[in-house]
Amino acid sequence: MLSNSSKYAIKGVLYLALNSNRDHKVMVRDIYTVVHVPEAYLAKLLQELSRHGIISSTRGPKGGFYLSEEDRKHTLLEIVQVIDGENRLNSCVMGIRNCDMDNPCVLHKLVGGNKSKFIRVLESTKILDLVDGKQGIEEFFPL
Amino acid sequence: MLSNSSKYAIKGVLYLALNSNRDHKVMVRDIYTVVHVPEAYLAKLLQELSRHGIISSTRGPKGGFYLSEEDRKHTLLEIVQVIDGENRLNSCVMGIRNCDMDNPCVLHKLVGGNKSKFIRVLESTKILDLVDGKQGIEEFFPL
DNA sequence: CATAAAAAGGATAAAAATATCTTTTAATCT
DNA sequence: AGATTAAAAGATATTTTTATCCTTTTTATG
Ligand code: FES
Ligand code: FES
Repeated sequence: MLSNSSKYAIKGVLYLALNSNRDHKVMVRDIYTVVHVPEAYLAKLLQELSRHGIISSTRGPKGGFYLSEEDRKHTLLEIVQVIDGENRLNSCVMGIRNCDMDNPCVLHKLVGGNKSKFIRVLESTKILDLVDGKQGIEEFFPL
Repeated sequence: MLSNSSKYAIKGVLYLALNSNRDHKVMVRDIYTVVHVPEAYLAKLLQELSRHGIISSTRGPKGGFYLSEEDRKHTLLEIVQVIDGENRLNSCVMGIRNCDMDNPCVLHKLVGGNKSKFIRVLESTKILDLVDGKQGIEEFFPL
């Protein structure tokens, strides 16, 4: 449903939401030790998000990744769609041909409901909602 | 969440539920053309299910795969667990360490609910429930 | 008993996902 | 300007998942 890559990306963004802003950028090096995602791999994912304007980055000294106020308004779904592509979530749970959200199959009745809800959560949850009221990354979990 | 293999397996079993019984066994050859799963691959999956006692099979002429009355009482979850292993479904949605159903993380509140429900559906849906009232495989979908 | 049908099993191949390494580009700071 | 820093980009490697092929074993039937 969600690829590992998407999960990694969300973790990374979560870290950024809690530990960065325009005046305080962070390097991948700082992130990966906390969220336990392979450094180079996380870098790739964040670059991808940056390229799609979901997060921000600048190069060079004092550079790094960060979230602008605007960035924080992006939803989890946007992150997932950049990383996994549009199709992965939308396609039929059972991998049935000609069967999608608009044209649900019989099995859809069984399992599709949960999935639609799941997507709706991703769609309606902004990054800033995630960290609302949280002080630091520790409040989340051992990532 | 569900691997392709699991989906394939479910499709195959669904076919068996609708088209087989102790006195009418079917060959992989008959199944794969309908459910659109590669023949040899489907064979492997059904063999695996057979080995685990989820479905039945006999070799030789007039042999094939089939579902006994007992077989039909198995749940979708059992199929998935044979194919994907116990861990895939149970592990944390976000892939977070030390985080599972018993020890849910903060993100769990967000997305975990849907997943638990999904698992519960798989757990409570027996094969016979799936085909209850259905006449033939056509009623399901273009698999 | 011979034969053919069918699953079972083992080995291999291809593709996709995950991960790492290397080079290039841009920003900052002497 | 030159040195340094850090992301961006590109190339390569590894692992896992998916898929195929080929041989062996089992079993019903003529
Ligand atoms: S559209 Fe097929 S299961 Fe939902
Ligand atoms: S246990 Fe971590 S998200 Fe559910």
